[in-house]
Amino acid sequence: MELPDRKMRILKAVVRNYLETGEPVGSRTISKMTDLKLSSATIRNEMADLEEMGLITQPHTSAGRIPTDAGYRLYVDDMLSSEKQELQDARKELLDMKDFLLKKQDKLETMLQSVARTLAVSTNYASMISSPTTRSSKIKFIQLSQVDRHNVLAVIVIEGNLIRNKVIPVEEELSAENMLKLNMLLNTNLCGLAVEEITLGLIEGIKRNAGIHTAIISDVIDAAAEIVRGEEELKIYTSGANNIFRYPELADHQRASEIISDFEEKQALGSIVQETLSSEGQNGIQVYIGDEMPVARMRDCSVVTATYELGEGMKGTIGIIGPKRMDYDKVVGVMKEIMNQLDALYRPAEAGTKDPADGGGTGTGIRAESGKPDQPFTLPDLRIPQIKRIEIKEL
Amino acid sequence: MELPDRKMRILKAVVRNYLETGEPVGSRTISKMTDLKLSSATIRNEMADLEEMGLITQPHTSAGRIPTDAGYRLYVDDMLSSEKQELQDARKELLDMKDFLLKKQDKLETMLQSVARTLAVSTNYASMISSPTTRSSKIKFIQLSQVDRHNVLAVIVIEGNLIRNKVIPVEEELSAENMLKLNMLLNTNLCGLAVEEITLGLIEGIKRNAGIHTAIISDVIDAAAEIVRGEEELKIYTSGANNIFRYPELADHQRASEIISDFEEKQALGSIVQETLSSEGQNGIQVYIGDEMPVARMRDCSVVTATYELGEGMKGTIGIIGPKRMDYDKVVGVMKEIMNQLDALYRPAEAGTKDPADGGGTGTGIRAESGKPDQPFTLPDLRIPQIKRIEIKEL
DNA sequence: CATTAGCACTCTTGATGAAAGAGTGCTAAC
DNA sequence: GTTAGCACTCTTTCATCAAGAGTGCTAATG
Repeated sequence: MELPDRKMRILKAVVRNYLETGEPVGSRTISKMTDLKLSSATIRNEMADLEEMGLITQPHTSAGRIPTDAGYRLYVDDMLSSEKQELQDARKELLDMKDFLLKKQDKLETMLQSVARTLAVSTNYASMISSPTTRSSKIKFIQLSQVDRHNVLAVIVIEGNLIRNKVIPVEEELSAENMLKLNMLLNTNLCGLAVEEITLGLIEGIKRNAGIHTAIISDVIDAAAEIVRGEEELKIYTSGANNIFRYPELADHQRASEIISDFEEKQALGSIVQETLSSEGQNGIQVYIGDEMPVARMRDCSVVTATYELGEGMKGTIGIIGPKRMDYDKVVGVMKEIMNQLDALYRPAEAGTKDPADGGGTGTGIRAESGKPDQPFTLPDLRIPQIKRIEIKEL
Repeated sequence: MELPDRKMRILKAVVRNYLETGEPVGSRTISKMTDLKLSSATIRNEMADLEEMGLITQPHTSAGRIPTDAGYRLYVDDMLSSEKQELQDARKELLDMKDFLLKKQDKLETMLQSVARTLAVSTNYASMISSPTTRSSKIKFIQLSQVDRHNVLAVIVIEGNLIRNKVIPVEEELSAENMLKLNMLLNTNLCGLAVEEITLGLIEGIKRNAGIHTAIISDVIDAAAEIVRGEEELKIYTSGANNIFRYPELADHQRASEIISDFEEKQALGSIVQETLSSEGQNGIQVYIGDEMPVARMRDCSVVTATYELGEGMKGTIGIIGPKRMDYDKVVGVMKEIMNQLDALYRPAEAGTKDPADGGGTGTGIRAESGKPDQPFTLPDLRIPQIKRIEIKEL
């Protein structure tokens, strides 16, 4: 949609003023705040045109105008296409949070929660962040071990030192010999593969390759494969849901209750995440306004989302949810800054520093080992061949 | 506080009526609803007495009366001390949820979330549940393994098949020999001990016992010990926060925002959990009314908490948060029923059933292996001595 | 002496209406 | 094309008023 310059400037003025005040904005206000020297009457004529075009509307006769979804959309598109000066300001504003954010969290979970909080605090909107996908991450290491007679522990380490584990119940104890074979079998066949490459067919192949073919071994292999494939669980962390009370248009019982509920259940947010991941936006940032929202119950809101990447294809989504009259400029600025920081945080900046790159809890570390490339599983590196050297009697 | 029977009945009538309606209740209403045949004038006199005692109060002259915190307290104490008929009803009401709840979740995390939701749905209040403590649980199994040159993976299995893990960064690769020694060292020294028994002194002792004493090994042992000791992280799951909008006295912006915020941050809830765990209440159930709340910002609420136990000393807390005019009878009933079900769920009812007693995510299964007692670590059972039998060349 | 009927009094709630204010659309003038 | 002026509309605010609910007190009653 192309708009004459003057109309565009008036539209922007209406939007910007409404973003600030939340009140319908009248012609007199616009006449005073813009630098084009026009009287309120002229503005009124232009506004009548804009209303006819469906860009602004008035809640009732003789109230000021407020932007429609289409009006917001035009405003946002214009903003996104011209990298603005204001963005710089927003970034500076966030700089203070840097220390807060930059503290390396030893758990991915904690880190994500911290990012969510930072977003919420620095924007005064509700925020969310999804855990990164691991579908395209490669498997580094698999280990099965007998915990007790009836349980086998399977641990799988993925690129980025994410850990997945599971206790697999078994009918009878596996012999140590079979256990070793299983370990080697799984490591040689699966290490170096991406999670998404583990198919049912592949698993069947491995089962056939297993020299001894008991039902138990089959079970264990299935379970192990399931950890890798099936565990692709989307976790979503949220913060600042209470910020919706700052915006009267969202704060009535009905709406507030629905939004809070969506935030608690997190399921609705999941569909926003999916939507975002599946479609790349401008500058990596996407804006859903009102009816464009994937979630019906949030039609009174806008969402700004972005896809972050922790290297090695671990992608996730961050999002800001607020009223339609959201400060889009600021939010987009903050968003970009956060993404920069996430990037810097992950990149092995100072190689050789020793920091706990662990993961308890969800079992997840956020730093890969610094710099040096993982080498996929090769026999000589694993401990099994070297076992020869051990004399058990010593113990 | 001892109260003449008639006054007590009037107090109860006031409380009960106010719980239902949320409106101040007048003398005429009481006169009609109680079975003691008294005119409103008499009730008025009695109510004036009750007010003087500080059990009820009136919002303004010429409004009805509402209970004070002390009034609620008397009511609740009376209810808790006499096991009531109504409780039975509440339990029956919950029976429908049974199917929903009884589905064995393969993850502790999912199960806890499900319990929280059940509580919230069946009571129409906000609910929370804390993850069980593992302080007194015993360690079953420890395993260190070299993931790649610069990372050692430590996995620890605790009673109930809870799994803790961490990737420990190391300066240089450990020899397979040292790795084996470390494994045996840790297993022989720590298996069978309760988490809370792992002291700093014990760790120092183990370090001294390690034949080879390099800095790396010391680091690894420290890290392993830290997983066990330090990871005692209280996780809290919540549900139904939006239920507060059902109760006008909590639903104004100020209060709602605070409560929602507390529910999201979960920190405040943590102090309620601590408070509950440290003091056993009547029937295992505790009620905090208004000012009795450990959390200042929730002074307008009441909380009913209970301590659940998943066997083997894994204790946690469930809680219902609602307005002071909460349906205490129902809540206490539901609470007891949930506790029964949790108990039944954990108890190995049908031994021999094969169900996934796993844990991904937080790495946590909720069923111990069925029936048969764990045997703490013994050398012959572990795979290490048996390795002799393997011919590596075969591979 | 406990209970009750009656009554004046207080306070909230809801409805009504008037006045003020903000903003528009339209017309006519520049 | 722009602007001043004006009538009109609609919301918001405030005061007033009547109705209703509930109380406390007093006096009457069994």
